[in-house]
Order: sequence, then structure tokens, then C-alpha cells
Amino acid sequence: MNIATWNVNSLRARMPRFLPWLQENQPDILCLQETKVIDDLFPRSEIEDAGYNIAFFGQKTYNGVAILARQPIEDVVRGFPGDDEDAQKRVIGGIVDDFVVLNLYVPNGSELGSPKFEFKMNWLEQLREFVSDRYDFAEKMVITGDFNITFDDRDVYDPEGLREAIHCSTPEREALAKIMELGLHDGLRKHHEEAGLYTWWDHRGGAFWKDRGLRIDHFLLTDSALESCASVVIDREARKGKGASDHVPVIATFS
DNA sequence: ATGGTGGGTTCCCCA
Repeated sequence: MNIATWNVNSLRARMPRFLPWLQENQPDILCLQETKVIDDLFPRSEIEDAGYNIAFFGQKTYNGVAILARQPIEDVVRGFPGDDEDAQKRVIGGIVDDFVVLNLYVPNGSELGSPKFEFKMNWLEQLREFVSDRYDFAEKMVITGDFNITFDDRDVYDPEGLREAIHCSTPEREALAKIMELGLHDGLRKHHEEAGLYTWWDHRGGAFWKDRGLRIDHFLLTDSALESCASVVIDREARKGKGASDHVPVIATFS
């Protein structure tokens, strides 16, 4: 049983690389972010033909999340309770087999002190309340996606240069830590302690080839999910060559 | 080296 997460930065633009990746890796569950497609235009037939059920929650131009699974996706939730229809589409959850899955695209936040940063911090507090109210941490649960936050300086290519910068700041890390305190663990750190394990490299400035990256795509696991987690692997190959997303897939395997 | 690239029913905004 494995679960993957991938910010594809437009699913339709990514299809020439996405479909071969899906065929080759065949994850049991795949959480996508930044699909950037309304539900009516979601490329469902190609994905269904590959053997997947789909739950999607998209909007025009920005954001958009989806869950793909080989087994049925039950009890699908979309957005936060109380969201109006204009709310940004950044949250989708469901139950697949005996796994509770929550797939997130956390706001980027732009820069500290900006209105977008304020939005990010408010969104993270909304997330904490939603997760705390709705979910049972005794369950086998995975909260995954693009968090747009590094846990610590090991996740940052230039910790001094990016001190208190967006994705690395103390308020962001504290907001994430507050969510972790509900009873979650950083899946990758069960298996790997080293620095320099990145999941995102800017498209600009040849960042990938300079390995100027960040680890911002995560698997947050409850105790029982952590216990059965056998590996967490970052697929760096997916960042190489033409037509890559700026994020790579991360794949967690469970016994 | 404060630049640059990539995506979107695009002519600016977002990352």
C-alpha cells in the first residue's frame, strides 16, 4: 500500500509527463495539488482508463486538489466547513480502504507582512481547528500535500540566507508545529535524518541544477500510520528535463 | 549574480 503526493502545477499541462509517471509508479492513492482545472474540464477519462477512481475539487486558473485511488474513495470532504462557494479550493479528504486521507494545498503566503501571509496564517488556524474537530487521531490517518512550510533548517538550501523568509519563518513553523501537536508525525523523518532532502526547486535561475531547493511537501502521520510506514521516498527524477513541475512526487509506503 | 521560468480560457497575476 502506498500513498503519493504531487503538486503538479497544472494537471492538463503536466499530462505528457503525468500519465507515464502514473503508469510506471501506480500508487494506490495519489494526492494532487495545483490541478488548476475546473471539475468539468478535469481529464478524468485518461486517468480512469489507467485504473483510478477520482475525487476532485477545482477552480479556474488557481489552486485545485484531487485524490486518485485504485480503490473507491469514500466520505469525500471538500473545503473547510462554512466555506462559501468562492473559497479557494485547497482541501479535499476521503477514506480509502482503512486509510483516512486529507490532501492540502496550503497557501504560499508570498512574503511576511503581506496580506497573503495573513491569509496563510489564518488558513493554517482554520486547518488546525478543522482537523482537531473532525478527525480521530487514533485512526490510521495521513495528512499530505504541499504545505509551503519547511519544518526546520535541514529542509532549506540556504538557512542563513532564508532566515525568517517565506516558507522558513518562525510563525509558519509554529503554526505547523501546533498542528503536529494534535498527534501527528513527520513521516519522512522516521526514515531519514539528513539535511538536503528537497521536494521543490524554483523554475527560475536553474535552481534544480544548483540544488537550491526546499522540503515543503509532507506526510503527516498519526501514531498508527507512522507505525506502519515502511518508507518515504522523494522522486527527484521527476524534476529533470523539459516539462517538469517545480515540485516532485513524494511516495510513502505502508506495510 | 536581487535575476530568472512556467502556467493560466493570460495582455497581469501567481508561484
